[in-house]
Amino acid sequence: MGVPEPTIRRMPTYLNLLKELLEMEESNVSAPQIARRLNLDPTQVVKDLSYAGASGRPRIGYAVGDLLTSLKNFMGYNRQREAFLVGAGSLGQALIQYDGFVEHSMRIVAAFDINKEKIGTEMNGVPIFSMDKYRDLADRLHIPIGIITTPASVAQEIADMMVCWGIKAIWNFAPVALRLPEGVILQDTHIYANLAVILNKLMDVEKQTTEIVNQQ
Amino acid sequence: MGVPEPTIRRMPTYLNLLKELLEMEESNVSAPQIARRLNLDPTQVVKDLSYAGASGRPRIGYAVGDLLTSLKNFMGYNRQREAFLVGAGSLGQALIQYDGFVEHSMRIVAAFDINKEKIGTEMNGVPIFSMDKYRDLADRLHIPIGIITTPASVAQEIADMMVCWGIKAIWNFAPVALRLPEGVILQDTHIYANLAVILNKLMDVEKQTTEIVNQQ
DNA sequence: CAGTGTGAAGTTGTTCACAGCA
DNA sequence: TGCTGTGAACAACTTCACACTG
Repeated sequence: MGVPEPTIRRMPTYLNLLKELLEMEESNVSAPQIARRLNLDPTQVVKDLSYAGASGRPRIGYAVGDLLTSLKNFMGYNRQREAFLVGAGSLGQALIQYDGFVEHSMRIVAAFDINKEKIGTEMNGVPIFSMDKYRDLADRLHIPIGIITTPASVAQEIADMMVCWGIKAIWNFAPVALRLPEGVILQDTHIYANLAVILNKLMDVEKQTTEIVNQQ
Repeated sequence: MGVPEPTIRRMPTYLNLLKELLEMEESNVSAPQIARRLNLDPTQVVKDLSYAGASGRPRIGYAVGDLLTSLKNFMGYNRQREAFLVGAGSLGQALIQYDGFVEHSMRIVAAFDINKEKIGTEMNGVPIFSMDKYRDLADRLHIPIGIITTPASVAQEIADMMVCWGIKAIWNFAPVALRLPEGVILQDTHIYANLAVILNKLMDVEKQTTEIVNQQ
């Protein structure tokens, strides 16, 4: 018990690959094959799959179909979760357009914004409401996931509201550290963190090349 | 030497907080204060700041202005990097609109797409070109960063092109594992990975609550 | 053999403990 | 006493080594 978070993070990439293999009507796949395709360590793959309760046959590998259902099952993809999104700016709209969420077991059922021009419209089948409607819908629908794509300045306020109306998990894209009561799940997706890693690696290689130049 | 990647990932949040403190004209800040604001461990903060070459005074903390310049310096924020973006769909547009990148030392100078309606237009000051223009501009501008926000099906092809025309680092948002020659920096931002963590945690709490119910 | 499966070793990052300081 | 700064203990994750299987 106690699956490592990195294992969980790799699951969607396994699922994507397996769907592809299923379409190509491959019947079996081995961990080393998966590893090569995804740039992972082969035993890492074996461990991940066994966490998910999959089992394969030596010399042959895993049956693609069985493996796919094992992983879907493990990830709870048989039951779809619903989400509210607050902040229908450019990032919010991008997420609303993302059809892949449905395949990955989440559906955005409503969006909220303060922009009067957007309120009352629909995007990709998702209605956009004014913030006042939030309470109303929250009371009725018991949506478990709240997605925050507002400016940083109002993110905490929105998070407090979400908590107040019973959200179980918050997926936060605003670049702030939200303060939440214990028990509420928080997942931050801070785009700048990824950018920072790139910039840092770029600096590293530049430093190395200048060192080589200096040595000569 | 050898700064942990998680430290690098936390840097932008420190920078954001410090900018805020500077605006509020706070002169000093201590690691425990920062830790409380950002939900981090205090000694973690001390270690991170010392990696960045900052130094503070016992009982008082760090001078906000000095700390900010130390971190900016450490992250190479004195020199801005330029980027190409390929795939001006909804996510691509969202990134083009993100003004925060400039503050975090990256500027998108051009976007590319195959949609004829978008080609020739501008978004947020960023011109959108047809793919044929890529080589032309790449040859002239020596842009170090390539951002991929295309559908998964064409991401590898675009990545190959980018490598061919001399990109140093690729920031990939498409849900595929790109295959790149050694030496090219790759940073994946896979949104589904974050979603997977949320769904998994949601399942956990649900399992726990049903267990409690069953015990009664 | 070329795979699965698993315990042990190694690596990386976090948290603790405490010395030094004002 | 409340902070910085750092070495040591700890925890988490990955990689290695190897027994096992068809």
